[in-house]
Amino acid sequence: MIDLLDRPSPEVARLLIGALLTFEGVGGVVVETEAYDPDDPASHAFSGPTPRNAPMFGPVGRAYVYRSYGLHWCLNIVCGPRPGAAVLFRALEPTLGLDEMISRRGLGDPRRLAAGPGRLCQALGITAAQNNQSMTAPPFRLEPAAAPVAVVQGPRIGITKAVEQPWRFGLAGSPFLSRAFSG
DNA sequence: CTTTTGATGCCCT
DNA sequence: GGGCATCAAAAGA
Repeated sequence: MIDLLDRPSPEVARLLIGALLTFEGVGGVVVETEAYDPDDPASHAFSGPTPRNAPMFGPVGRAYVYRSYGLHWCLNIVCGPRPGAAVLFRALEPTLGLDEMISRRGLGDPRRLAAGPGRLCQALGITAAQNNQSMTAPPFRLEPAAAPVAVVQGPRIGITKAVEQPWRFGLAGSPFLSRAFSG
């Protein structure tokens, strides 16, 4: 697993599509990710280490959890091979712990349970308490896709810099994406 | 259906 | 003080 993560973030982001991600037994199949790179103006790591982004400069496989817009949590996994790279988990296809996710999110539509980074964290119960924790050991579970999957690619969402980098990846045709891919 | 708006915390310059 | 790697609800068409 670690060797799979110890690569440039766009490569890791692509490889994580179709993987299984759970926290305390709740989660599902990764259907949407985004890559962030140290040389990437859209990345929190672009201006070097700070108290907030410190996990991004630590060991590969740790979680980087940050608060978004004052309300939501967003979950990244730190990857390599250079410090300051990470992949943002943007959407899951819910498969394990459905009841838990439904009660946390307050709705039943499985397509909206974990479609979006903030929703995903709410469904799994991810908060700042998980920041800098290892995602390759319990209570996390992260297993690569058993078989190759069809991956689509496009521009990242919600950013204003480096918009042209096509570093958003998705499971082709998945109904559980936060937004459809154009191409 | 699409677009707009308000909620809201905190990091960083 | 500016600016967000967002989301749900409201308003428009």
